[in-house]
Order: sequence, then structure tokens, then C-alpha cells
Amino acid sequence: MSHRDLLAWSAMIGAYAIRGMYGEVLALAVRMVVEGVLPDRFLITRILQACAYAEDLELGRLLHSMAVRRGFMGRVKDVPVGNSVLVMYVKCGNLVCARKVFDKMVCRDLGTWNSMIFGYCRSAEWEEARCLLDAMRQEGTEPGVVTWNTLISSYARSGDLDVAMELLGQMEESGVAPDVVTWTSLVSGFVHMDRGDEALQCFIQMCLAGVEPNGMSIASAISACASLKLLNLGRELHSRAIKVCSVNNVLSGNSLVDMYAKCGEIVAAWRIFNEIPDKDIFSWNSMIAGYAQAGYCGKAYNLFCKMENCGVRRNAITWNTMISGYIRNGDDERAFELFQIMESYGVKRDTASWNILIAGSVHNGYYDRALRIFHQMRSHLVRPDYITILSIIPAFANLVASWKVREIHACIFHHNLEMDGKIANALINAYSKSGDLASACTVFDMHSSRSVISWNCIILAHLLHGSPNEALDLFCQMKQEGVLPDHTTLAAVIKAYGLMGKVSEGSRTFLNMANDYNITPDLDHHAAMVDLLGRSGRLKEAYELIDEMPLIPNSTVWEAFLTAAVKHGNVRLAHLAAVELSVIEPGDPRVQRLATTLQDLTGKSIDVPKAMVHNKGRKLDEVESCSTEIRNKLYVFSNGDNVGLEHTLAELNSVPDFSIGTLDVEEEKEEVVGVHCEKLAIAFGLTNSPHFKNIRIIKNERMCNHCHTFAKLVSKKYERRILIKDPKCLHKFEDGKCSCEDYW
DNA sequence: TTAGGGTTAG
Repeated sequence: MSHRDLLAWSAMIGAYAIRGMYGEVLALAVRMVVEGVLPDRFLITRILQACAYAEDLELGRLLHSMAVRRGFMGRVKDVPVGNSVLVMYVKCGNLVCARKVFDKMVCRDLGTWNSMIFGYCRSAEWEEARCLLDAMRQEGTEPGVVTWNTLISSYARSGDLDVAMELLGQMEESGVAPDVVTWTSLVSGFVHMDRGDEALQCFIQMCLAGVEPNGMSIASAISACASLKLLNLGRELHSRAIKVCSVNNVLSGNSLVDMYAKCGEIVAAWRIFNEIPDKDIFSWNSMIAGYAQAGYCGKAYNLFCKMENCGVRRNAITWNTMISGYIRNGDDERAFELFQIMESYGVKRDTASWNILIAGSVHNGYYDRALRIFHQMRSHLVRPDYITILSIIPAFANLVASWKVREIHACIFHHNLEMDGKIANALINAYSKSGDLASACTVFDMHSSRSVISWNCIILAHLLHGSPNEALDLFCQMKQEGVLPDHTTLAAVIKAYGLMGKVSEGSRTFLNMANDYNITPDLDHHAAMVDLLGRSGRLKEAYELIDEMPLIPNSTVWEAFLTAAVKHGNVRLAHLAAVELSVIEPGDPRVQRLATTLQDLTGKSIDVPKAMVHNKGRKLDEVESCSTEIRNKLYVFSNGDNVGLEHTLAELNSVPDFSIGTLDVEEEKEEVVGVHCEKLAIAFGLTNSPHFKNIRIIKNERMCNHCHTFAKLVSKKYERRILIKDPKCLHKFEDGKCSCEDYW
């Protein structure tokens, strides 16, 4: 074995290593050893580096023991060898061995500490990483810019940006100036957590600190503009990217495509896309997403087909993007088709693929289908994640799904998923809408970081359940905890005062909100005020408020007024409101029915345009129906159904005291349409669930006075709690009373 | 001779 032999091997291996061809490096190294040539301390670090990149733990171990045997691991000049062994173990994910090497090293340099800290950060062993930071200082090695960047970037990537920012402060305090890497880590961390404005603040801070942004930092800032849809700032950054010569760079190009597409500038996005010389998977996926989101599914699909011919393999994101594009544009069939075939094209479906189908179904109102897909997903042993849960919860926000909300709640714990503010709020909503106020309160009480949205959810839940007193108590608590109310909170507060008949308190809130909270009254606040005045019979004041309001009243405002006029038997004002509503919502069946009745009563005609479909896609001639669930089975009833309940109904109808409300203008009489469906559902519930306290019913039309009285009487006589959700109100009948206090 | 940063879908 001559000295020249080793030199020759070193030169060859070095040449491959420089080009990043680590597979070849390892192959050569094996041949070299087989031919009896052993690496010196310089060559062994090269090969170890290749092991680290290729994550070849087996070969790495051999080299480690060789280094020990040959005495490369004990002296000061051997620190680089020790470091490369350490890094090899870290990159191969074997932290235990890495730590053993670290502990045995007699001398360590800054790189040693940094590598070990990097290892712990990468496996999220934060405590160990922080211990080492303290330990290195104690041993007289001050953390350098790389040490700080390792910690800051790891925390930023894990989403813990508060800690990352705290470390930035410590870094500056210790006299180490943040560099472009530090800032870029923070910018991209904020972007990933959907905190675009803070990302941009970091970028600006970097520029103010005199650190020149490079292509990477500009790309991150551009993606912040994309999520915030800041086209002008995005354009400015575009020209900055041109100045630092990184516009044709794939990275900047990709983020520009995304930014222009998200800002609706699809032509600009296409232009940039075309100019990227070496398009990668990000470029194609971003452009496909751009077209799909703009509604051009055909163009998106053309690119989807073309990319593989251009040498770029489609990945799960490509397929998911296309599937999501189809489902968002209403072509569910194509979406499901792609979902079915993707695996035959060698691309494995992931959680996101399932989530897209679930979220799309919920979004398009197909709750049952969303639920079926969710169960299918679980039977395929695909673990639901945070997004799955967030997407599926709204599908359960109704009265006949209360047990499903509990099931999904358990699922969160079972899969050890994060219970953050968004999920907690969605659960509060779902529990409340499924009729379980107590559980909504439990989720709220257990949830530690409550935002204004959480408070709004729980306040609205109490309003829905007819507990305005508690809603107002919560509002006080919220203020005591220093949370500032927003638009929604104040509209809820006015509504709560309305429910309690406290006109002056409600009016005061309305009149002072601009002063007290710097919030200008919007349509919802006006509607709440009309409701408040209308409930206490101050119809004239309510009308004056509408007449003088600075905004154009919408259907919510007129609905509130109409309800008040009807409840107080004022035919003239009811007529007036119906005329206004018929202009705003020409297809609303309730308005149409009202118009006919009012016409009969007043002799005046209302010109109601006869649109066939109204805004929620429901047909005018859709039959009035309701559903109830008993032992996981759903039963649907329509008006006049003959379901063999005559005997029960006859018994129920014999309940004495049927006093009917005031102005009976909105209901279709049972003589005309047959027995109302909610009566059938109540009778069915009574006979088929004798052991359950609650009967839960969802109805697609408002309850009439007659059935409302009926439900009250039944709840008292049979000691049941009857919950009926109609499009306007949740009625909770108990002991002969309803939570809506007979005003809905 | 070792250590740190980026862009796409739900």
C-alpha cells in the first residue's frame, strides 16, 4: 500500500463529493477499503459526510470504529473527525450514539456544540437543546450566529414563534447580530403559521437593520404577500428580486407564480411561470393551483397532463390540487374520479386527499357524504389530522347529530390531536347547535387561550338556547379578562338585551358603541336594534330606525321588522315589510305565502317576483319537512304523511287548552296540507323512544303558532324536552314553556 | 473538516 494510492483515491472521492454525488463516494470508499487502502483522517471525514447525506448508518458505524481504532478521535487536531462522526449519527437520526460520541470527545469546538444542538432541535427535544446552550456557555464557548440560527429556525419551523422571537432577543443581547439566515427563518416561520403580517414585519426589520435580503428571504416575503393578497407589495418585491438577480431562480419564480395567482393576476402568474428555466414540482403545482382556483380547471388539467412530458413527476400535492380544483368548481364527479385513480398512477393518497373530499362536501352542503368519506377514511386506516377534524365538525352542527359531536370530540383525544382555538371554537358551535349547551360550556371552560372569537361563540350559544342573562354575564367576564369585543360581540349583546326586554340598556350599547369600542354600527347591529324595539312593541321607533339608518337595510333588518309586525298583529307594517323583503329576496317561500295572506287581509296586492330558486338553492315547491333521529337512524316526515300515528295524534290532540297566537298569517292550515310534519315527528318520538328525555327535530320551515303551542303542551304533559330547530330559531320546549319565549 | 435559511394542496 503506497502513499500515492491513498492520494489517488482521495482525489477521486473528493471530485465526487464536491459535486454532491454521495452514492458514488460511498461506492468508491468501499472499493478502496476492499483493496486494502485505509483512509486518513482527512478522507475519513469526507466519507462520513457522504454517509450523513445518504443516511447510511451501517457504513457510518464501520467508519466510526475505524476512526477509533486508527486513533483519529482523541487529540485536539482530531476535532473535525469527531464532528463528522457526530453529524453522521445526527443526520441518520441516531441521537443516542451522537450523544455518546459528544460526551466522549476530549476537545470540542463551536461546530461540535452546534451539531449536537441541531440534532436535539431536529427531534424537537427542546429541553436537551436548551441545556446544551447553557452548558456550552459554562464551558466557555459562546454561542455563535449558527448556534442561534439553529435554535431560532427550529423553533420557527415547529410553529413556536414566540420562543423563536424570544431567542432573537437573547441573541441580540449577547452581541451576536442576526444575519439573513436568522431573519429568513423567522419570515418563513410566520408565513407557515398563517401570520403574514408578522412575517412582513420581520422582513422590514431585517432591511432596517441593514441586512441585505437575498433570493431566499425575498421568496419568503413574497409568499407572505400571497397569503395576505398584497399585490402592490408583491410587485415591489418582484422588482427587488430582479435587482438581486434572483427572478429567474426557481425559488423566487415559484413564489411569484403563487403570489400573482392568489392575487387574481393569473396572466402575470402564467408569464412568470413561462420564464422559469428549470421548472420544478413547485412551479407546476403552483401554476395548476392558480388556474384551478381561478376557475380554469381545463387549463389546470392541461398542465397536469403536460408536466410529466416535461420530466417532472406528479406528486400527491399535484393530484390533491387538481381534485380540490374540481370539487371547488362544482365538478364533484371529476374530483372523485381522480381520487379513485391516483394510486394506479403510483401516487399514494394522503390525509390531505381525504380532507379535500371532506371539506369540499361540507362546503357544498353534502354533510352526509362528508360523514361517509370520513368513515371510509378511517376504515382505510388513514389517521385523521387537525384539518380533518376542523373540516368535519361543521357537518355535525345540527340537532340530530349530538352524539356525533361527542364522537369527534373523543376522536381528538384518541389521536392525540392538538386542541387549539380553532378546533375548540368549532366544537363550541357544534355542541351548541346540536342542542348540548352544557358541553359547549365545558369546552369553553377547559380552553385556556380564549380569543374574542371563543367568547363570541359561547355568548351566541347562550342566545341560541334562550339564556340572554348568562350571555350578558359572559360579556362582563370577557371585558374583565381584558378581551376587546368586536362587531359580532356587540350585535349579540344588543340581541341579549332585546330578549330580556331591556330596551334602554340595549339602546345605550348601540348608541355608545362607536365611542366605547370604536366600532361603527353595521347592518347586524341595526337588525338587533329593530328586533329589540320590535319585541317590546315599539314598532314606530323600529320603523324610524330603519328609515334613518345610514346603510341600505338588508333582509335581516326587514325580517326582524316583519316578525315584530306579525307578532304584534300590525297588518299594515307587516305588509310594508313583506313588500321590501319581496324585492330583496324574491324567491323566499315565506314571503310568497305571507304576500298571499296579507293580500287577503288588506285587499292590497304585493308584486312578488316569482323566482323558482332562492339563494340557498332550495326550490320553491320543496315540501315542508323535518327530520329526527332515534338510535342512530334518521326519520324524515313531510306535511300530511300518513305514517300510522293517528291513534297517538288523536290522544295528543285531546290535550286541553289550544290557544292560538295573534296574527296567524304565515302558516298553512292543517286542513289544507294535512298534519304538520313536526307534529308527526313529535308523535313518532314519543312512541318510539319512551326512555329518552330529549326529542330532537330539525325543520326546513319556520314553526307555526299552532304546532308551537302543541309542543309546549306535550312537553309538560309527557315530561319530555323537545328541541326543534327551524331556519330562524332553536326552540327548547320544557315544562310547558319554550326558550324562545313565544317570539321567533 | 464539521453546524444554520426557501417556494405548492386540504
